[in-house]
Amino acid sequence: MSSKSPIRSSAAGKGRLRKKGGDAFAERVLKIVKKIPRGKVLTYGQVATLAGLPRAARVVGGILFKLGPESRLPWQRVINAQGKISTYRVGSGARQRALLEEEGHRFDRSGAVDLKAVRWWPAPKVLKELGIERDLAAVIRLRLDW
DNA sequence: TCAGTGACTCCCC
DNA sequence: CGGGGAGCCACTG
Repeated sequence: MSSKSPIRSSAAGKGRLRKKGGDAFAERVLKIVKKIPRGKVLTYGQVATLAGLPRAARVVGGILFKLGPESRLPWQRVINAQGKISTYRVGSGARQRALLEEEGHRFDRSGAVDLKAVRWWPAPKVLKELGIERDLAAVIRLRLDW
C-alpha cells in the first residue's frame, strides 16, 4: 500500500473521505447524467442523491460546470428543483433552453418545465447498472412524494 | 488549516 | 410567483 490513505482513520467521528471520495462522486454523477433519456430531466438534487450524497446538489452543479457547454454528455437534462434552468448565470441558459425545447420540452411563463411530467426515474435495470441500491431508490421516490 | 465560493434546496413571507 | 436567508458539501487558494 502507499504511505498515504485517502481516509482519515483517526478519531474523527465522521471518517470522511477526501479527494478520492470526491472523484468517485463526480464519476457517479457523470455516469448518471449520461443515462438521462431524451425528453426527460433530472434535478441537481436528484442526481446528487442517486450518486450517494443527497445534500450535494451544488457540487453536482460544479461538476457539470467543469464539463463545459460543448460536452457530448446531455448536461442540459439537469435542471433545478423548481423545474427551471440554472445556467443563465454562467452564460449557458439560452443554449440549454434551446436544447431542451429541441427535445420537446415546453416552458411555462415562469420558465419552468412540468417536472411532474418530465422528471426521469431510472428503471430498476438502470439502477442496477449504476450500482444504486433499491433501498436508496425507494427513499428518493418517497422524498419526491411520488 | 481556514475562509471563501457556487449550474442547489428548503423555508418563510 | 418572487425574493431573502440559512444550510449544505466539496473544492480552492
